[in-house]
Amino acid sequence: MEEQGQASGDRAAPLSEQTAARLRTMVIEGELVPGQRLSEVRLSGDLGVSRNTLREAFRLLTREGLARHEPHRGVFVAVPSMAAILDIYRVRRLIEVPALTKAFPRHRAVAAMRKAVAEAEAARERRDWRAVGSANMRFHAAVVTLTESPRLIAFYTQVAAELRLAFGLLSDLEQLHEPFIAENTAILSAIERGDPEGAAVLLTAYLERSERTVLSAFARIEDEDDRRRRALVP
Amino acid sequence: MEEQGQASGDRAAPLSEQTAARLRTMVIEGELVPGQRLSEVRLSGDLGVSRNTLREAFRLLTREGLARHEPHRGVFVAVPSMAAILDIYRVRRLIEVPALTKAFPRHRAVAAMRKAVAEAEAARERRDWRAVGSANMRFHAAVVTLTESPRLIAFYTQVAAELRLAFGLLSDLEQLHEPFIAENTAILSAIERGDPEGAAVLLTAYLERSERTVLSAFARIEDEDDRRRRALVP
DNA sequence: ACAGAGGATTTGTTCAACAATCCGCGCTGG
DNA sequence: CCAGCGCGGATTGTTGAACAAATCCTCTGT
Repeated sequence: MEEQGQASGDRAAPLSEQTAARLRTMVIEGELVPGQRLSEVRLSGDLGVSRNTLREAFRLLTREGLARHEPHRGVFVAVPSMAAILDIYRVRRLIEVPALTKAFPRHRAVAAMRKAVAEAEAARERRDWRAVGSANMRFHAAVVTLTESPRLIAFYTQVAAELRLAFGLLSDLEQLHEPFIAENTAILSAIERGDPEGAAVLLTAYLERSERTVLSAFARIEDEDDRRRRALVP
Repeated sequence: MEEQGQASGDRAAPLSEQTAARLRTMVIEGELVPGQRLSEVRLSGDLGVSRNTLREAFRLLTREGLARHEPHRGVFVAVPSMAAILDIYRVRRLIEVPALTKAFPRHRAVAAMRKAVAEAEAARERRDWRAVGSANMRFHAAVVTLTESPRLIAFYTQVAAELRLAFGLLSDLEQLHEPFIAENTAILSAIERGDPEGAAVLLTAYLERSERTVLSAFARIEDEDDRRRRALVP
C-alpha cells in the first residue's frame, strides 16, 4: 500500500529527498568511500541536480550520521570509528533485546523475520554475501518492528545504515555474515515455539559475537591504516 | 567536550543551523503553535534569511519530528497526537530505566542531575512553571547521559523536544510539573546512596504517573477541540 | 628551509526567475 | 438552487548566477 521505489520518475516526491536516497545507497553500496569529500559542484553535476537541492540532501544525510559536515570545508562521507561501532552495538542491545522479549508468534513482524531468513539462505546459495548481509539487517529491523514504535524504528533504521557503512570497510563479508544465518534461524524458531525469553538469550549472544567479529576485523583494518600512514611519513 | 549552546552568537556555525535552532525554540516556547503553517516567504522575511537557507533549516526540523512537510503544500508545526505521546513515553521507559540502573554516584551526569533538581526548586520559588519543566527535562536528559552513548543522547534529545512541544498545548503547567520535583529528588538520593535498582523503580513509577497526567490533560484538550469543531459544522 | 603573502578554489548565502502544484472563486449549465 | 468546471492567484519546487567569506595551495623572499 505504501512505499514508492527510489527509482526515477516518482511523482510528488521532492527531488531533494530522492537525491538523499540516491546518495544513501551510493554510500552503503560503497560507491562513495568513507572519508571521501563530496564536492558540491562535482556531485551536483554528476547527479544532475542544482547545488541548492544537493545541499538540502546533505542536511538529511549528515543528520542521519552518514556524512560529516565541517563548516567551510565541505561534507565528507562519515568514517566509522571503533567508538562508533561500540556505541552502535550498545544501542542495538538496548533496543533489540527488549523488543524481542515482547514478541508473540502471530505478529506481522515475525512473518517479516521468516522472510528475511529465507532470503538470506537464498543469497547464501548464490554466494552473494552482500545480499546475505542485507537480509540479515532486514531480520533485525523486523525485530525492532515488533515494538510498533515509529520513533524507535526510525532511529534503528538510521543506526543500521551507519553500521552498514562500517561493513563496507570490511573485506571478508562471508566470514562476517554467513555464520549468523543459523543464529537468526534459531532465534526465529524460539519465537515460533513461544519462548521469547530463550530468543532474547540467543539474540544477546548473537549481538556479542557479531560485535566481536566486526571489532576485530575493524581493528585489523585500522592497524593496516596506521602502518601505511607511518610508511608514508617515516 | 560535547554540548552546543543554543545561545546567540555562535561563531562559524552555518546560518541554516542557527535558523533551525531559532525555529526550534520558537516552537518549544509556543511562539509557533502546532498545526500552524510556516510560509517560506513570510518566515524568511521575518527571520531575515533567504528562502533557500530557510528550507535547509526546515529539513532539519522535519527530521527531528518538530515539523511536518507535505509536498507542494508546505511545512507545518507538528501537532502531537495521543499516539505520539504514548510512543514517546514508551521510548523514555526503554532508554531511561536501563540508563539509570547503570548509574554510580561519582559519575559526571549525577552532578548534572543534582544541578537540575536545584534549578527546578529555584524555579518553583519563582513560580516559573515553564522553567520548572525545562529543569525537569534537563534532569532526565542527564539520566540518559549516564549511558555515554552519543547516539542515544541525540535520539533522546530529539524525543524530548517533541514532548515539550506537547507540553506547550497543555494549560496547567503547575499541576503538570510541580509534583515531580520531589520524585526527581527521591531518585537522585537513591542513586547517591548507591541504590540504582531502587532508583529505577522510582523512575518507572515517575514515568507512569507523568504519562497518565499528560495523557489525561491531552484527552481533555482533544475533547474540547472536537466539540469546537462540531459546533462550527453542525 | 621556512614564513608568509596572495591568488585560486570552495563553501555559504542571497536573489531572481520559472515550472509545477494546490486552492479558492466565480461561472456555467442543468 | 446546486453541481461541476475551469481559471487565475498564491505557494512551493528547482534552477542558475552572483558575490562574500573562508580555506587551500603555491610561490616568493629571506
